[in-house]
Amino acid sequence: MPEPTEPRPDLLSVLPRITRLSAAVTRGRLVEHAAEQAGLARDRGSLGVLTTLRTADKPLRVGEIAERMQVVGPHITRQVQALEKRGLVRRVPDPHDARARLIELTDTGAEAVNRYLTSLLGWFADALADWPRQDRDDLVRLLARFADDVTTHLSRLDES
Amino acid sequence: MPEPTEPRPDLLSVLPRITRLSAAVTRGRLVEHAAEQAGLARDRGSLGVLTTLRTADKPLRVGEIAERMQVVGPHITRQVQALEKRGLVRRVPDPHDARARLIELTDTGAEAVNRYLTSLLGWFADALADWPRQDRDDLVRLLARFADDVTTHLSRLDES
DNA sequence: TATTGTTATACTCTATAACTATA
DNA sequence: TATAGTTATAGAGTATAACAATA
Repeated sequence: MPEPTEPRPDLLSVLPRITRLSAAVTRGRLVEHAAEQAGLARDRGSLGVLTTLRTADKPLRVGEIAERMQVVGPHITRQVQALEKRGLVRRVPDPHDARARLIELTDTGAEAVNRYLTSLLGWFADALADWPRQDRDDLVRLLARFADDVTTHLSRLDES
Repeated sequence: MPEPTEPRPDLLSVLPRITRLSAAVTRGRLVEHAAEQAGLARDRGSLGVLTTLRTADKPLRVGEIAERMQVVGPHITRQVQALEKRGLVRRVPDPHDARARLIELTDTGAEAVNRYLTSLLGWFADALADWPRQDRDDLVRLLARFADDVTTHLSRLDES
């Protein structure tokens, strides 16, 4: 009879914190507040598209946005249509492929997403304001590497 | 005329990684895979309730589960009903308050959630297997503190 | 014949409102 | 009168399937 399996206690203690953090950030007041500051609607989908375009720092195709956000194409199609109506993005022909369109931020869109991200990231910087500089740098560095490694590891899982 | 605001570049570079990580973990194959290993349905809600009960390590009231998961009461009511039908949790009277019920894992439920979490956390441990021990410890420590600080900071935002 | 994107539709997750029972 | 939980309903978020245009 096999010993009953127990999850690792150190990682187990992190889990509820991450859950709570993730829920608080995605569903809570924080994003709502930052979106208000920027004069943007506070739905996650459109904010995700705008943020993706801003961090890419260049026009992206619908499929590229979908891939970066890890969602399916039709979701992006609708978000882009709504954003275009609001004058925040523009669709231009892709010179290399007539099937595709490149999505780019308008000036209005770029300004709004800058206000949004400045408010959001500023808030996180505030939360870390009392930390020793070394710890802050370590967290940012390790978190980035962690995300990259997990993503890589995941694509291997998807292949099998 | 004010200088246009620019978000902090170091935090900005972390953002798409976190988004991708979060999406891959919550919607991707990972949770699905771990749930399969444990013989559990792969819906996020019920897995969240089971995980919350396991990490609390004691019976919780519906309201307590909702608070820890940062969702509203009715959501938990339905999850608990479904889990009870599947024999994974049990509702017992709260000796201190006849309005409330305490939700606790059955033996079957406890075993299943242990298998689930062992698989899930084991997978993360694998992704970190090549890291220097110091970096791993730092990440777990800093991440836990970060989550706590952000949560605290957030409740202040909710008051204003 | 494969790929990019769109339209139409359906499902999952979560919230709000109205209600019951107990404090 | 306030609180714990439930029932019923509605909305946001995301996926799947079928299709059009171009490669």
